[in-house]
Amino acid sequence: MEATSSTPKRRGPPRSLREDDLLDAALSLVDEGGPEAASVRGIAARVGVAPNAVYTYFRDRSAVIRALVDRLLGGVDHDVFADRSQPWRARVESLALELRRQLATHPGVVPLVIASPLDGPQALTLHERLLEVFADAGLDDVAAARASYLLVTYMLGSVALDVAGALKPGPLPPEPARVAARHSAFAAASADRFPRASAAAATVAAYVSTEQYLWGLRRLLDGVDPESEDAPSAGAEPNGRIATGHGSTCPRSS
Amino acid sequence: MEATSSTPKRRGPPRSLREDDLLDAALSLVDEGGPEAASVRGIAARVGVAPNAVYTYFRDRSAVIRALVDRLLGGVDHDVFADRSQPWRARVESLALELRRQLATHPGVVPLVIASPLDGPQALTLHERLLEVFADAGLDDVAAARASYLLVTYMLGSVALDVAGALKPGPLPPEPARVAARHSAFAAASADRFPRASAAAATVAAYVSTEQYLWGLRRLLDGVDPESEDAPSAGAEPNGRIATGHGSTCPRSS
DNA sequence: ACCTGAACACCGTTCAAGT
DNA sequence: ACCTGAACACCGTTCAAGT
Repeated sequence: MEATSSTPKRRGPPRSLREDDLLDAALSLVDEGGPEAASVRGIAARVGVAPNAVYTYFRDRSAVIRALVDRLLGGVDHDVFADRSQPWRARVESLALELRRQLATHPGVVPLVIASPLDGPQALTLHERLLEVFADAGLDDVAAARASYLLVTYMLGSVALDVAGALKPGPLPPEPARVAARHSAFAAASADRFPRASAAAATVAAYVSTEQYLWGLRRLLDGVDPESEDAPSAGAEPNGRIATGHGSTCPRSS
Repeated sequence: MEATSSTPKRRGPPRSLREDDLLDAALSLVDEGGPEAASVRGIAARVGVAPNAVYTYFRDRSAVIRALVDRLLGGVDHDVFADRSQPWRARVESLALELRRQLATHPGVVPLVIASPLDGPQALTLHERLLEVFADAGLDDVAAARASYLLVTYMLGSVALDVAGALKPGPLPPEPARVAARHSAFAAASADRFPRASAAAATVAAYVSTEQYLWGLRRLLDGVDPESEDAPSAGAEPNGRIATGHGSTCPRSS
């Protein structure tokens, strides 16, 4: 939770008041009307200036979108994620849940995030910390880079698919409702032509999707974890050491 | 490879000639100018009709996009993917590579795919077969549904992130060029503020991204594989047959 | 069924001008 | 530096009308 949603928690270069006003307007427009709604003219109107006044602060519309996306990424809570005294898996899960929570609060932004270069300061800060976590987990540079890329792919892909389809309206209905909607959409599509898909829709509907999200995350971390097995782990002091790449890799099944 | 790119390989209900003309026009516009370029007016102009003639075939622009996306999904080659005599991992990898190839051929469509409900006949056909593969691998219904969702998330998330950012132009540069571009974009961003991220950009640049894609896929399948260990498998006949597929599961690292 | 002209309420962006 | 009016070339969509 943040104090005010318009001031997420920044550490980067100071952004002009006016600039933040424009981004606030853009975000509220996206929240109300989806990704397309953040038009230059709409933003200007909401702030009370002429459309072309926006170009004093941003080169073009895409620059507005990029700034909006990066500012939103600044809203994820690093408390657990950045705490190097915590076990690395807990840190990763914390990031995953925090990022998902933040994006689910603004579903209209998700398509913008996934189409963005993710090279803003906030995105780089997240990436940096994620690499740190995997280094602390004992992965070498290459393994950490790959694991990090894999994780980002998973987190953003999940949220994007979650949000896809029923994206039109405003806030985003509660999770059970979303699951039910998704279920009926798939189940409706001829159970005899697609028997497995229909059945899968039914079974998936039985699981709230946050649980599915964590399940996938854990399967993925199992594949990346250098410790692998159930082994009580023992050592695993952060940063410094082991790194030998992940010895025995075999995972446990579902 | 398909004979003509405009007739991917359909089995669904017959689509009118005119309808396919419109989708051909939409696809070529997207290929040339990105996702936004498939405008109703642009499509109509390319086909040589008045803008509102499009509404004879599609309810609105989003229906055009959905049809375009689903038709494109029909272009993935099922030869290995659907061959139940093949080991299941090979079938999954075949799908993953085929889907990626198909989407990389039309990068502008990727954002449209990821924002789509994926409930068209071609999407459901893919989903259906994917569930079949996991059933053949010995997963029960719930596990197969989850694994399938996880896989779709990974495939689409990967391609989306791959394409994100440098999306503006036409075809999509060759892979080494893309990797290099991505590298310099990240490395440029202050190596002292983001040391790990910069270093990771350098290391990731050393790997072509198809390899990274397969690496992630295998880590993920490791997490899902019911066989897990080295155990030679034995029983576990699913649906039809053996299904024990591929036997030893332990991956090679990096 | 299929297409059209005309109109409506929108877009992003640029340019010359003002303070 | 910051904002404006006016204009340009676009959008999606609807309506009434034609064949």
